[in-house]
Amino acid sequence: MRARTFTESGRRAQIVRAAIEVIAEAGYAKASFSRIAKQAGLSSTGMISYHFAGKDDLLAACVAEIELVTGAFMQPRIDAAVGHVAQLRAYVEANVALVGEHPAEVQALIDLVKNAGSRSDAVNGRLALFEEHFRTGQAAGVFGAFDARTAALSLTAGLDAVVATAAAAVPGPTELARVGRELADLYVRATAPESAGGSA
Amino acid sequence: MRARTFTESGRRAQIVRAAIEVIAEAGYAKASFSRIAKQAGLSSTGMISYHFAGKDDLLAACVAEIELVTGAFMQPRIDAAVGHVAQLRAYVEANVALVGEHPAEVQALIDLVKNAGSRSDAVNGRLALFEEHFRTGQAAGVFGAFDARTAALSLTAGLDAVVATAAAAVPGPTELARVGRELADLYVRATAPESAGGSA
Amino acid sequence: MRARTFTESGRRAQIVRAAIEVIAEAGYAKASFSRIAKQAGLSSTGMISYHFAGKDDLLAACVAEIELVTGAFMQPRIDAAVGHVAQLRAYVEANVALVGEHPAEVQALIDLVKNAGSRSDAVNGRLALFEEHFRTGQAAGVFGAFDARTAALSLTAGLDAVVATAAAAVPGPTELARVGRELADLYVRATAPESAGGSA
Amino acid sequence: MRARTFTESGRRAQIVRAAIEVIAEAGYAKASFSRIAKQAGLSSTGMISYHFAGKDDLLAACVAEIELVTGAFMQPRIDAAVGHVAQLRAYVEANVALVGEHPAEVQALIDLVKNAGSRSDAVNGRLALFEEHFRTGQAAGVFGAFDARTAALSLTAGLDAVVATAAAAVPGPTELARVGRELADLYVRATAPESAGGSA
DNA sequence: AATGAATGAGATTTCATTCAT
DNA sequence: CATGAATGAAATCTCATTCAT
Repeated sequence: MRARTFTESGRRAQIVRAAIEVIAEAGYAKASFSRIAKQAGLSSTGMISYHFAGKDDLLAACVAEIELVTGAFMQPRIDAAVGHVAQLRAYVEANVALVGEHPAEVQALIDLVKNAGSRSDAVNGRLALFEEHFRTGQAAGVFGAFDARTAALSLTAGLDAVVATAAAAVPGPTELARVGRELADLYVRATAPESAGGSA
Repeated sequence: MRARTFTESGRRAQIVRAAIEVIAEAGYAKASFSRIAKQAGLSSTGMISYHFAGKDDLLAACVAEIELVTGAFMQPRIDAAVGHVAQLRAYVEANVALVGEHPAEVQALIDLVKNAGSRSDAVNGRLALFEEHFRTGQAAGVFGAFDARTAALSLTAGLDAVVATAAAAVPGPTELARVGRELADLYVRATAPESAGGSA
Repeated sequence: MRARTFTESGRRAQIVRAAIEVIAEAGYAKASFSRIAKQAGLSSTGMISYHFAGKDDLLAACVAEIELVTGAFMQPRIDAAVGHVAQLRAYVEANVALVGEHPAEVQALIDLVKNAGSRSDAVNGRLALFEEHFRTGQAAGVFGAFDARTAALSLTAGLDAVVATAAAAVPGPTELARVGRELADLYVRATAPESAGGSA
Repeated sequence: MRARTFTESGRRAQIVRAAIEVIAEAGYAKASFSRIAKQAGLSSTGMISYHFAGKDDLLAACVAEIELVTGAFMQPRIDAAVGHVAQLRAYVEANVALVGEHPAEVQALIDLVKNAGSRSDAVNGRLALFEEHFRTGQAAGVFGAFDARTAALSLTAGLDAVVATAAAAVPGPTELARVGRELADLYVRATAPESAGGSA
């Protein structure tokens, strides 16, 4: 009769947190129920099966939880930017900066995304977001005439790679900011319209 | 009379081929000795252990075999290009075009690289190659002043993503060529020097 | 309400018992998880891995269990004897008599000890015990001037051999007692001081 | 048409030698055909199966070979002794001294004997030899009235243990001789007839 | 809600042996 | 004689999941 809270009883949240930690530390492949149960301080894996329909369910919950955390960090920064180009830059820089705040979540998410492949809503969602962003920017004339889908695919994957490398050995905030700026510059150049007096 | 090449001895090559097919179809995680043996028409997994020192050995042989095949396709195209920019374009276009010729090898290699992570020589080799290419191009004045390492990391990962997506559902040769050109354009723009009459 | 003892939890004890039986019947080399699981009436070997960290863990538990059982039989008999010589005799006779009570445990223990070699605490413990017993007895003048270490090594091994042979085809209690007495006599003579009016 | 030599073609001898080395170094349990073939410089285990009917056959050949070598060392020393007591002493001392000459053979033989158990002719042969020696000595009045079988069993096993320990870490010849003398003393005392002015 | 025991499948690896060449 | 490939069984161990309590 009682309403379920979001993570349903605290145990769910505890397990999700443990799973994220294990994935971040040991990688997706080693993230067995045994390891997660141990990390969560549970004496049996049965508890996990009790709370989650299966492994996919648990992993989906992990993705959702991570997106909640990372969204809270990134969204304000993106929203603060005005214009398509500035938003692209803000997204990239925020994502790189995120590594300094939540390295475990970032590393886990990227590992999850890598192994979930194209089945994941998270992947496809972000991909569609970028594609749409590029298209509307092109319509507004602030982006060049490139293929929006190919660019979205390539640039999000490149972003992930840079972020994953940074998360594996977190550099100081200054270096992190520099890398974010560099990458954003790269992407802004890649997507810029042909400059009026541009090189032939 | 002819000397034995690396993966020869018949069975070894057959097993490597089977492993590549399995990885391409079912993914790295599902590529167990059982599956590979079945794909190769072997009656037991013992045969695989007989020919390879262990799973790592087999996977290394797969990478070597794939690099042989892909190198034979890509290298001439890259060598034919003159100048740093043209070679970057040639590399990207050749890599995308490769999907039409060897989709299974491409898909398998990307999966292998993803799961081998930064331990792989193949990954690090290509990364170093790109980084060096960018640096010498910058010295020659044909690339901009971006961070070579970040760019190499991001662009190779982006290339992999585009290629993997194409390999998952191989499009026709025309479409493939178009995607290759688009991606190469993107990368050429991203790495171009500030144009004389550049954007404000 | 009662605290758990070492091998308790029901299944653990059952598996240990089954392992002891298998080792006694088929020998250490044939004591695979499969055989033990079958003997214990388990449907899979996974259950054994669930209860024990590995084969070494299971075997250690077997040794501990056997030492518990045999200690309960032998210790009172040894403690009842007064003096170094009488205690040596008591140890030997009790060990041989033990065969009549717990043939499987005795046979299993000896096989375990043989294959564990000098790594086993059980072996080294008994060896040190004998050696120390000989030394203090020599200081008290009730044993001769022999090398305590060599004697301990030789006599414990000899005892094991007699016990193992007896356990392989358990004789009646009378015969068993006779063998025990014979062996104790042998050892008492071997360790006796040079008799005053001894033979030349 | 040509008569077979003892070891039939040299290969047999080579394999037997390799097997003895492996058993001495790695132990009976680890002495697989693979390891033996590698030790012998053979490229395949098939060769072993070709020359020997099975594993038992190979092991039996090892025992025979070792007994040949050790017999050549021990037999003259035993034969040189006169009388039952002196021969017992000579056997023990020769066996311990043998460790200094052929440590690998000694260690391998003991491991073989341990694992062959009571099926082995070598074991039973030596046991019968000792038993018979004790009986005839008792008839001659130079040994006491102990149970010949129990004594034979115990003393041969004790001898093996001392020898095995010495073989595991071969001491210098002086120490080896001392241990041999000590052990022989122990056995001579154990088997001596009740002295005229016997124990108090 | 929670526990811990149980299951059955599947993983890699090693083994002794056989067979065609 | 010799090789190297092939086999099938068996080994230990881990996995996700289910179930009775």
